[in-house]
Amino acid sequence: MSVTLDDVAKRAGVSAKTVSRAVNGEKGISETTRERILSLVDEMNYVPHTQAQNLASGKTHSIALHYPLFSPTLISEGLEMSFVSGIGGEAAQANYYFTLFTGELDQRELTRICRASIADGIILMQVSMDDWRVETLRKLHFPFVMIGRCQDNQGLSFVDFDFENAVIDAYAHLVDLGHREIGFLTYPPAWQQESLGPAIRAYLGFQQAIDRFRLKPICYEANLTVESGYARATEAVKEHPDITAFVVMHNTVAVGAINAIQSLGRRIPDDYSVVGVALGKESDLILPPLNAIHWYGDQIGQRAAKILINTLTNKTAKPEQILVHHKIEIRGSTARISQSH
Amino acid sequence: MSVTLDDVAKRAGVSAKTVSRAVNGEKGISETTRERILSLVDEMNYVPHTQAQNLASGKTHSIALHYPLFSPTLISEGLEMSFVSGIGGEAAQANYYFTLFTGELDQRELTRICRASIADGIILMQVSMDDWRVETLRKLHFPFVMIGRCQDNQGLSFVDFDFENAVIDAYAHLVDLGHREIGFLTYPPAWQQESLGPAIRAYLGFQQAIDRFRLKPICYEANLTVESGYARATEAVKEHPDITAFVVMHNTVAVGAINAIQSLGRRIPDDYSVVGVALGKESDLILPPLNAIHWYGDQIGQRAAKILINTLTNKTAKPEQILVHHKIEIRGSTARISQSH
DNA sequence: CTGAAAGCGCTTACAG
DNA sequence: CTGAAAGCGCTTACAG
Repeated sequence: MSVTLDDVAKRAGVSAKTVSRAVNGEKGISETTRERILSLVDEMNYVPHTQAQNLASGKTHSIALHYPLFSPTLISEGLEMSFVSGIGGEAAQANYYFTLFTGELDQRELTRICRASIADGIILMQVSMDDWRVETLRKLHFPFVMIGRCQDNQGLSFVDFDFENAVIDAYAHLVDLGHREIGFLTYPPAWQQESLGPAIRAYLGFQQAIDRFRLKPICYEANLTVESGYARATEAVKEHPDITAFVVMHNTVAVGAINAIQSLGRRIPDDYSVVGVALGKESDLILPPLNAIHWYGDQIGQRAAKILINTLTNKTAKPEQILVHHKIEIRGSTARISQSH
Repeated sequence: MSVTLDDVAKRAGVSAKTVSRAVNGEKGISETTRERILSLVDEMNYVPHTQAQNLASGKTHSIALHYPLFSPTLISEGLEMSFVSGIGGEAAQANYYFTLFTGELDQRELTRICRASIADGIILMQVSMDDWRVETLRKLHFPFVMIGRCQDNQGLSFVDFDFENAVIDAYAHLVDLGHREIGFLTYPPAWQQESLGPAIRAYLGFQQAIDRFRLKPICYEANLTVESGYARATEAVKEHPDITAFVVMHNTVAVGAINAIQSLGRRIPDDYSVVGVALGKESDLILPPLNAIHWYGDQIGQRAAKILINTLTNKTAKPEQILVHHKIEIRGSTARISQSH
């Protein structure tokens, strides 16, 4: 039903291989033949059958992303499209297809994906410190790149946000302004239990900041909802009446905290300073606009895809490990403590 | 390098076809043979080669989504992951792969996708009233489902939000509360120019509401940024000092409007009532929480995928056209006009 | 219930 | 610069 390579070859009076050469831009064919064939290809509306190409060549020209979205204990919100679109854009530019797996996989299914020639390589998201997927892919010698990283990253490629230092920077900013009693609103307890990288590293950053600046450790784990942020912030203020600032790890939690502060009849930044860390694009919606350290999912996704595709193309490519730069953006949600207290 | 069907067949001492039957759960094979083969499959770690299956059977068992994200005139924000995850989840459940195209395609590329056997069907997003993709797919007899719809939808399947009636309902709610001078903050001018469904239908709803309730038409087109929403709302209040309420079509614009109102030292809902329409999940971040009509991208995506897969599986399936239900959720951002004026 | 043959539409590896 | 052969790993359509 569709036009095939052979159809074109017959019409052109050449062999299939010659048409193949013309279509794929291979060397070893005269310019005149190529042009003649290509115009015929155009005329006949020939499109190579991807599956057949893949089967014959043993490559899929496709990368996969595993972004487990339906794991309620791990992530309830904050699914960021920006990572997906960053990867998709980069894949398209490199002429790779992009297959998305959003379910929670088990080892069997992941193995199946690798063995079934669905993709040449895979990008992992929601990486935990000791992620079983990493071991599985390693054993299968299946190329992959992590967005995030685990405990032992030797020989692995990743792109990650530097949660640890971002948290420290947020604290430094507040300490500079004279704050000493700072509430830390971090990721859900479930994330810590599952050893998800962001939770572990954010907490490490918190501990370092406490040590370095000799602060009282005030830490609350919030689920990623406005309600939970509201509840935890309210608790924090009750249990530590001298708190003057918050460092918050998620946009919905930040909104809950803001809401809580305003419900108490207090103001930002006059009464409380607030700094967000690792906020995505949707944090634009937050009022008042927060001083925050953002991450840019599209850029992270793009780099991850680039590294993966490079690995696939270039056999001698070495592992790349990238911690993206971050810096705090100032928008007026923090104030010098002397102004208000 | 990988274990193949033939490898299993040899070990089992049967034909390839018999293994195929066992693996695919086909009829016409004795239970004992099947079990023997399946345990061998397990032992040998055999995984069928998807590409080969596809080539031989002429099906890809894969659906595609075209969600053009990089078209700056059409959409600058509001890329919703929820649609993607809804489709992805449904696809996975039906054992379909899910390939994502996020670039802007032209006719040539879309044709290529259909002809190249990358997917069995496609879901379109960002549908305009007169979308060239629809014509192209129709001609190719390539199965597709729209999220959104165009002018003439005869014989086509779609899942869409009822923008028109949602806007009317938002107006009705405000009129019920006594508001007569209502500002409409709608999608960017570019959307109107491109005939994007949401822009066209939202405007139709606005016009109907104006007619039905005999209101003064006050309409501003805002780009999908907080800044633009701020600017348009400020303008609206200046040019129509008697405005008491806003109907807003996008979350970032709503945030801009809220910001503008608060900057003027006015309050919601005491001084201004605000209603959002077609807000996605991320509107959780908006403070104060808005009375709004939401759409649920995951459900919409899920239904679209279900319809498409049904079309692929069931040749006699008829086109399905679904307008999702909507209702306004009350959260305190509107008030009776007599209270304040 | 089982199998041998042909073929899906390409590419690889080789020969000329 | 060009081509004939074999094969990628399955399934379809048929025969028994």
